Amino acid sequence: MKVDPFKMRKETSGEEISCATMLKALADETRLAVVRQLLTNPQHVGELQVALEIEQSLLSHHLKLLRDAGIVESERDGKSVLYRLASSVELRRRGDIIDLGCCQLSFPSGK
Amino acid sequence: MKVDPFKMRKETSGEEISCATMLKALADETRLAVVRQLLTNPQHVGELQVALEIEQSLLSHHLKLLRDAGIVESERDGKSVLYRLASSVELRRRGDIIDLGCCQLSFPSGK
DNA sequence: AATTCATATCAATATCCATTCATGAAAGTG
DNA sequence: CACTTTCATGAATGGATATTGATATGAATT
Repeated sequence: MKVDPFKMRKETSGEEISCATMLKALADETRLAVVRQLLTNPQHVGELQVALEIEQSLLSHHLKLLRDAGIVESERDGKSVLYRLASSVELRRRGDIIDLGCCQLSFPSGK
Repeated sequence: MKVDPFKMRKETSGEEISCATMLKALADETRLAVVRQLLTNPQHVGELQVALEIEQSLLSHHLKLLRDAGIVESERDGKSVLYRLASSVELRRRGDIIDLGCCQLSFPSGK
């Protein structure tokens, strides 16, 4: 699985993202579940789909929303696409706590 | 301004509030502004209205949402109603950082 | 280049949420 | 009590967001 940084899609470049926007992106059970998954390790869309048990199309929409909010990044990996926490988020991460700049989120279990 | 704790409205009692629910409550510029105001000190609805410059009715709706999410509490104070951060939130507070249990929010300025 | 696999996007619908307006309720005032 | 002040609530609206099914794209495989 080779990674070409120039192929990394970062929807963050340029636009300013408000705290409310990021919170809106996270304020959804499905998207929180995605972030919880990616907190463990980067995963392909297919893996996320199996874990979350939702329609492929729906997952894709949620992933785009998370990308646009600058919370996750994606990268093509052969036929698949690999998703991970955005580097800016990953950089400030401390264990199960992710730092969005405006706020930190911890993930006790499933609440 | 006397405070009778037994008259304190806590919409939190009983119901479980998920992280997504609390984040949804905060994922709005208006409601973030309310929380920022209450971070300074408890305030009456009228004061909040002046600060936020929005319709009384609209503010009331947002306040109810924040109450239901267990983020703020209200208490009648004569003709007015005084709002403050929920005690559970206030207890865990550290400066400009509020702790919702599932997550902490800091408020740099206006982002 | 045709086919298959994995994902994204489009179009349509359904559901939710913010806002406004009109009204109601609680407390103080004359 | 009638009236005012202060806030809450309900219904109605439009706009945003979620969900689905169908189709498009891009990469690998044959």
